[in-house]
Order: sequence, then C-alpha cells, then structure tokens
Amino acid sequence: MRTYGQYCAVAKALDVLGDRWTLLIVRELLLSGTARYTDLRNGLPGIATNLLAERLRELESAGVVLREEAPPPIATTVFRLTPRGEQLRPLLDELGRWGIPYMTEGPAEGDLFREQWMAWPAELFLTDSHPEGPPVSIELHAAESPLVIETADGEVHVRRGRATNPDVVLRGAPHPILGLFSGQMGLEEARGLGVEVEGDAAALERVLPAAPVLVPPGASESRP
Amino acid sequence: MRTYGQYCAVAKALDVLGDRWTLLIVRELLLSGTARYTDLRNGLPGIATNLLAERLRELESAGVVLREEAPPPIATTVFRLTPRGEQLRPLLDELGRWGIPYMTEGPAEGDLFREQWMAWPAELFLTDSHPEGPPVSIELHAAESPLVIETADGEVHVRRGRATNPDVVLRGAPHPILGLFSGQMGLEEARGLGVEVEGDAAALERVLPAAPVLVPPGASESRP
DNA sequence: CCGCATCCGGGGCGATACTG
DNA sequence: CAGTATCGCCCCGGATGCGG
Repeated sequence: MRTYGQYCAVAKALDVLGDRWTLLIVRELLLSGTARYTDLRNGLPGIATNLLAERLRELESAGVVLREEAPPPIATTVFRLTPRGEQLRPLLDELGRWGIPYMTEGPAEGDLFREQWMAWPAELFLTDSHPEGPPVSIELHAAESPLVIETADGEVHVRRGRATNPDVVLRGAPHPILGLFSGQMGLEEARGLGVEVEGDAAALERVLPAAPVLVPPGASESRP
Repeated sequence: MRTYGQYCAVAKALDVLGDRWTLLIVRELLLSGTARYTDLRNGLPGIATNLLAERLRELESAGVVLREEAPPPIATTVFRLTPRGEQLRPLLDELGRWGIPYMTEGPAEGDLFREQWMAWPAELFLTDSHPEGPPVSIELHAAESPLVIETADGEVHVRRGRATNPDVVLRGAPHPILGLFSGQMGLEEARGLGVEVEGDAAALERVLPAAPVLVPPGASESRP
C-alpha cells in the first residue's frame, strides 16, 4: 500500500481509499448490498479484471470489504461491506452531491450508464411533499435493470429491483429523467424528450421538486 | 484529464478529485485560506514539485482553485479556493472523520506531521461544555507553527496562528495531544507523556470530552 | 461461467536538477 | 519564489489464459 506518510486523518483515509477505482467499488457495494465479482465488473465498466481483484484484496485487508463463500446452491463468492465500509456512505453521498453538477450537464461523449447510479440524484433531489399520505412506489427504467423509488415516513428511498405494484412507471433516457428530478424540466418537456409516464402521474409529481433546484455550475471557467 | 467515462455523480467527482495529491491540496487550501506555492509544498511533504504545479493547473481549469497575483509589496502568486472549491469542505470533513481511527493508533514509522492537520481531530472531538461562559482560547503547540482553538457561540473553531491572550497554552507530541482530545487519555496521563499545560487548565477541560469518544478500530483484520 | 493470475505496453508518479 | 525539465519506475489498462 502506497502511503502519503503523513500523520493526518485525511491523508490516512486517502491511503486506504485514494487508489483508482477503490471508491467506485465502494459505490457499487453500497448500491448492491452484496455483489458477486461479475456483478461488480458489470457495475464498473472500464475496470481491468486484475485491478478489481487487487482492490478487493486491499479493501478486505483494510477491513472495509468482507468476502463470503455463499452456501449451496449458490456456490459462489459474494462481497459486501463491513460496518467500517458502511461508514463510508456519508462520504460517498458528499462525493455524489459535489459531482451532481457534472451530471446535470448531460453525459459526455462515450459515457456509459448504469441504472443504479441514478440513486444519488434521486435521493438528493426527490422529497415527499405529502408525507402523511399513503406510500407511493415508482418504478424507473432508464437503462437495462429497473430501480424502485419509494416513500416511507416522509423519506424517499431508492433500491434496485422491481416494485410489486408500482403507482407509476417512468421510462426515459438518463438526462431528461435527471432534468425532471432536479426540477429543471417540466413533465411536458420531458415527454418531448422521450420520457414516458405510465400510471398515476400524481404519484410522480408528489416527489418531484416544486421549483428548479439550484445546481451550481460544474463546468470549468475557461481561461485565455 | 483521465476520466472513468461513467455518467455517474460519484465518478464525475472522482474524475476531478481522484488523482493523487489532489484532495490533499484542497485540504491545505481549506486550512490556510490562501497559500503561496511554497506554503503548499511545505504543507504537502513528499509531493513532487512538478505534480503540485500540474495539479494546481488542473484544479484551476476545473474551477476549484483560483490563482491570484498579489499586488505589491507582496509581489507573489497566491492560491485560494473558489466557492466551488469551498463546497468541498463537507467532503474533506467526512474523509477526516473516517480517517481519525488511523490517527488515534499513533503515527506510523516515518510519518511526517504538520500542526494544521490537528484541525480535524480538534473540531471533531472538542465541544464547548459551557457555552454560556466567556469565550476561551487555547494555543496549541504540537509541532513548529502554533494553532489556536477558540470557542464562539458554543462552537469550537480552529485556525492557524497565535492567540493574542490565550487562556491556556498546550504543548506536546501529536499522539498524546490526540489522546487528550479524544478522551482516551486523562490530563495526568498526558503529562506523563510530555504534554505541558501552561495557564488555566480549566479552560482546557471545558472543551475536552467528559468521557472517551468511541472511535471505531481502523486497523485491518488480519487474515490467515 | 466465475474468479481470478499473468503478461505486456504506456503513462502517471516520484526524485532530482535546473532556471527566470 | 515559482515553477520547468528530465528520467526511471511502477501503477494502470487491456488482452489473454486457466483452474474450479
């Protein structure tokens, strides 16, 4: 493990987490709960397989990741975060919050996308405007595998998978969906960009922001 | 700029911040407010000068760092964070919080230390147990350049420099000072490890935690 | 198919020297 | 003081192989 050699809390944290791909592996485990090696590879497009194996070993010996041999009939190894690893959630939330402006600008050329990455924008932007009402569940299809957005106790939660009986199903490309979530775009405008709303649109509007959320510009200021 | 190529807020943030040394440069600027190139080098022992220059350029073009030509008679360039860079403070706080356990274990062999790095443990551990009383100021000498710990409105703040009229002056090695701050170590025990308290010890005890703060173990679980 | 290990080319990184 | 220049080295990325 390459170390900064500084007796400083921030530097020590980066000694463990600062290598390339490391925090993205933590992201995937936070989003998945448990994941197989192949699931991680799929959620981390671009990673070299030897790097994934090496990072998992490092995170394991740092007490952040746990490797478990699943019992039959699964018969595969699954990875999950330790409690110490779970403590990284606020850190990843801050990273996501700071990175949101780069997302609202739309995907860059060649950017890949996985449905679960929408979890940060969703939990950041969406709020339950009618918390005393019955819970709503929204199924989101922005890529290949759906996401469920649910309200509970006035809070909005996101998880992977399908809803048993969704109030509304939302389909569309990530960027217009994000515009909808951030309030930068109205429902009609989103429809014009291919977003489809199937079911009870009121359930959707209940969690959408009433006014555009102020997102600081993320792009660079150009220099002479 | 090397990018992960993922349309994800966390990945986008790491595209900007994930390179080696980058977040430590932000740390120094958060701690210093403004800093000259040489100040940054001093606060980042181990960094190669070309890397510091390159990172500063990247951070500048990312809108995180501002480079200013100070007017005469200073006649030097100073660096500071933009508002966008200031927004990284919660992120660095989370990094510091997560890294604290590695600090309480004591410095590793060859670890270097700078006084200002004590800011995170201090603001994390210390609280004003008597907020309605008059403000107290504590001057801390754990290395070469002193730190001031002050209470204001029931909050504890840390800044570089000296106090005009400190209630108490605290001197000692970083590790026992940290033990004191985290409540793992009593005042008498700290004295035995070379910590000196000069002035009103009650002012110090006012901000120290009454009971040991629970710090999760940071060390790795050893494997077979 | 799953979970890697190995090999190899390129570039980011680290250390030192040098300069306006 | 504030960098640029240079040069190894090792980390990273991509491809392939391979045992369970």
